[in-house]
Amino acid sequence: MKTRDRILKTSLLLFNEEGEQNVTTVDIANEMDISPGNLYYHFRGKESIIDALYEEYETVMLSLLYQGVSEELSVEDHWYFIYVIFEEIYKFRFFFLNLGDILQRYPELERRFKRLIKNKVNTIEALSLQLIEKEAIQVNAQDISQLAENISFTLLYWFPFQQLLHADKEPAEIIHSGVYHVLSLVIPFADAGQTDWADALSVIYESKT
Amino acid sequence: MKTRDRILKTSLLLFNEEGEQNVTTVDIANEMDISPGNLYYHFRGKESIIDALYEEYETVMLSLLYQGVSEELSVEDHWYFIYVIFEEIYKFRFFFLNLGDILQRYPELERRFKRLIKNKVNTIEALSLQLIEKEAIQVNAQDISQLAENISFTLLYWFPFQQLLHADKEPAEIIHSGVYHVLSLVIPFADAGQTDWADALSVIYESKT
DNA sequence: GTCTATATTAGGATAGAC
DNA sequence: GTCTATCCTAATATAGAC
Repeated sequence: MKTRDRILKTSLLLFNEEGEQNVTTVDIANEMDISPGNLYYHFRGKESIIDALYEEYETVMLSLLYQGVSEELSVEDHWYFIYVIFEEIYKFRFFFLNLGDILQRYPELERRFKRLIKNKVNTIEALSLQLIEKEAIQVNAQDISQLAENISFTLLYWFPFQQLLHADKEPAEIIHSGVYHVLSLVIPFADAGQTDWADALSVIYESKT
Repeated sequence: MKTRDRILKTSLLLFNEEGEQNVTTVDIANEMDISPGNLYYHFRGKESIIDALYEEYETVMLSLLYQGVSEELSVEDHWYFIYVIFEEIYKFRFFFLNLGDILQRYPELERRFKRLIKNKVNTIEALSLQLIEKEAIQVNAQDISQLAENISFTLLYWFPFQQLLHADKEPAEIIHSGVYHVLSLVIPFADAGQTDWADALSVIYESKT
């Protein structure tokens, strides 16, 4: 494994574990048993490392979002989609655990992060339209953008919230409860005629909690 | 106005405006046209200022929460209560805009902040029970704690989220949409027999948006 | 590519005069 | 109570040898 990649891997590990602002370039170098000078040979500095990590995150997330709208998804697939999104966010959770701080310190990253969120909102709107076509839910045009925003809200802050209130919970359990929470946002719009799937899923998810 | 109070007032202003981590003790002193030395005569340091501000916030919030459970509230009063909570959070929004960062840097504050959130969750549970007694909503014991947690989730992260996505919005509009969002969390539990109040409020709130 | 040694800076904090 | 001057520390970043 190339040193450059080891730096990225170690940085991600430490950022997620200790919080980005508690990890210095020297910490990263120490953890890898290389000198700080060596680290600066590979990256211009900490910001440059964070940029590269964000690049990774954005690439994977964009491809996930693209898959979401391009393929024809079943109702169950929609929930699986939310599940996968949560998992990806978890891998790069340091961004989300200190979002306000990080975006304020790296304005270029803020621009890209906001754009990606808007992309998420749009994708979720498109997926909701799919559910409407399948007559699984009933939402007017006005509510649909609000629903998409609320789901994005949950995706953004679910991990920070759970870390704050339930620091002991297992990651899998947190992700699970996150999906369930998203589900609870959609259920009120479940078509009166066929709430079966919503009920069924609700039972499944509650049982695991 | 005493210098000590001016320091607190100026700090709160700058923290809310620029973000706590972007404001140094020297910035605060400059803004007030006093020397940094003078500031350190009144406070042991920045942490000490933040402690005092949190003390203010906690005192007001605890008294609000206490009022909520001690008085007999009408259904409309419940929404007004959420409104007032949001307004208080807005006054001290710097805590919430950088929550992860601030709590990590000041562990003593983290302890107290978590305790206050749990207090909030409990109060909201108690208020929900009031609504059940009034037969305005129907919730089983299992769901009620989850509902309370979801409302707390919204209270915590609504301002950061709105700042991220809609930096241009007026404070009043953000608070308003926050109350509406909380409303949308409760409506699914509205008693089938009497959804009038929910519908009515929903119309009122949507109209203002 | 990697090291050691060192420079730079910013923020937090204190001492002592007035 | 308030000021000026100064110190301390941690984190970032660079220079130059190997």
